[in-house]
Amino acid sequence: MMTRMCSRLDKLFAALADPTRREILALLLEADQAVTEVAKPFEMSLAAVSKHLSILSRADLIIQEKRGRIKYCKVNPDALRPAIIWMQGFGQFDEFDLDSFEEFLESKALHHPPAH
Amino acid sequence: MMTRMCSRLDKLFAALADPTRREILALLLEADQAVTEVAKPFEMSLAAVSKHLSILSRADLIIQEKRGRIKYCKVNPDALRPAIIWMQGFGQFDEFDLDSFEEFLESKALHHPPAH
DNA sequence: AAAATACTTAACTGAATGGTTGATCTTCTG
DNA sequence: CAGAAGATCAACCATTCAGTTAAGTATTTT
Repeated sequence: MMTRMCSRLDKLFAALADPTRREILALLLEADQAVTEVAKPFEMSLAAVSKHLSILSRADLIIQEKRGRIKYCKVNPDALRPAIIWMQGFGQFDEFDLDSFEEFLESKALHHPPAH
Repeated sequence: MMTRMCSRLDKLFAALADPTRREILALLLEADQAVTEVAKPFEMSLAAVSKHLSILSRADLIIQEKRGRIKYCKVNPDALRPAIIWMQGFGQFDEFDLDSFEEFLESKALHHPPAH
């Protein structure tokens, strides 16, 4: 009955826990892709991949943008931040260079501008 | 029938995806603790917490050592390394200071020596 | 308008998860 | 030795999850 609460970190780590989804992320890091395109290299159905994508999307790991009938997917470079912050707490090490991380984020933000 | 294959990263991220388990890790970062002790602050049964602990253990996030009838649990400081490495790949940023991380690992290794 | 393309939704299946209670095993203590 | 304490195991239950196929919704093309 009682529908389960699910925090941001829950969704983030859960999304990362599936090998297919990590592979999808790796693909999307190479280049933005449409759903069908993402699905190509996988042996499962398009519907299955579409579900994985919406899980990644709800975890904020990717951003999907629909243009016409095509839905483009791209990595959200900000996505890992909450995980990294949590992991810093884990280690009590604050050696993660946030400045360089910021730089990376900016470079990512300008990368692969959505194709028109 | 076909039991699911499950990689190291799968287990690691899956273990981190549960809020109870993250809380347990936070507790264990403060100090090593016996199973019953870990279970105290939680509203669930001891058996449930025991299961969480064995999931953390199989994910290599904690190390359990039995002395007599008491099983002590402590954080495995090395645990997050595979995740960090994967995340570096994600970001293509290599700003994570591995040297400092090593230092941390060493300091952790000497911390909270198991009580005799 | 009809057909093809891109994708999602719905309904279903089998397996995994997170929790329960009660029994069991081992070890310590009176 | 008897019993209490520490922890796990076994069986069970409800929910979630990853996948399937089939149908449905937009949008584009011809």
